[in-house]
Amino acid sequence: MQFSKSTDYALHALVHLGHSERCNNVGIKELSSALGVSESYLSKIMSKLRQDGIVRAVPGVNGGYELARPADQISFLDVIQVIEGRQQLFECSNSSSRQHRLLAEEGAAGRDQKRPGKNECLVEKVMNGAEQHLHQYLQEHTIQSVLDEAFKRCSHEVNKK
Amino acid sequence: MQFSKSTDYALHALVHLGHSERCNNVGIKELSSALGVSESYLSKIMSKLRQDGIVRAVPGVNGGYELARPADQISFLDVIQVIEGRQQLFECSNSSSRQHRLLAEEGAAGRDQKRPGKNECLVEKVMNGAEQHLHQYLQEHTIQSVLDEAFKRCSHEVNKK
DNA sequence: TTATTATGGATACTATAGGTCCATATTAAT
DNA sequence: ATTAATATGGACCTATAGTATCCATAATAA
Repeated sequence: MQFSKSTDYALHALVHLGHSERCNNVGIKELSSALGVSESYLSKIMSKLRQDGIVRAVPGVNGGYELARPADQISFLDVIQVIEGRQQLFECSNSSSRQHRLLAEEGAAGRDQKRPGKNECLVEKVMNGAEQHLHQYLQEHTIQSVLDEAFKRCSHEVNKK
Repeated sequence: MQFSKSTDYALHALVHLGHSERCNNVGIKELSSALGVSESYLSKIMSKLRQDGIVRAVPGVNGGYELARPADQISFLDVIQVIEGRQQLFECSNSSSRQHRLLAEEGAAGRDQKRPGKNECLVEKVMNGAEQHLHQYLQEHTIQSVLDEAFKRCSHEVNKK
């Protein structure tokens, strides 16, 4: 299991856009040369990001891309979910198997607090818990937080001299 | 990005083995019928688990599988790493791109505390942090913890009656 | 009007997941 | 020792997703 290269490209592209904020739009040429990816492939990815409202795009001369909202409102989770999709990280394949049903039977504890019909297998339960933790972390980290960190490094560098 | 079905099968199989602990070995027939997976495919998975020392296997009449160590010493992380591999969840694809090098330059702060040559891109850094969180969670949850939870549910059920 | 740029469709290649089948080796029971 | 049961590993197949390219089209600014 791995994140796709597209996610890598998307994240790096957004950091680049965030960095060039006050300038005009950034064209696919500049982006692709900065990231070292082909224009054709990267444009597919940018298109996805646009469809999901992460970036804006204008065609024509001097066109290009820009962030659709402030960089501190674009979380890693947002980006990942656009590129990788919003499916669960883990799903039990055969919910009708003996083993699954055994682990999914709602005990008394569950029946009191949770809505009926949930019927979550105990293996799923652990995995979904893991996913929630992951999501929380990824939501707390934004494009802006990368920019901040980069700036911090840079200014330390200057102080040394 | 999703966990593979094999991971699902492996986890459910191990829970089954943990549950049948005091009995003898559990054959692939019983396992596959309990999980609703073909014997041929499941045996591949069990073979992997054996190679990594998660289960023991004995061939021959009345042979089968059993846990190689106590269920509380088999974490979800152990199982997942056997099945999914131990590669990083995220890797920057072109470490030579302008964008990557910009985010990888080690500032003064980094140079003091960390070993040189690490040169971790700031995007990678966030993603690796996410992975570590995920791993920690998955390491804290074991096959035994699923068995415990199942037992809890069951005993509550009994009390009700 | 023209040059530039993004968009979307079609296509192709590759790797991996998911799955089957069979020959072989190992073991317990007879 | 023989036999039946069981796990193992190799070969093979298929479907799908990821990666990538190319081209025709639409939209925009100069």
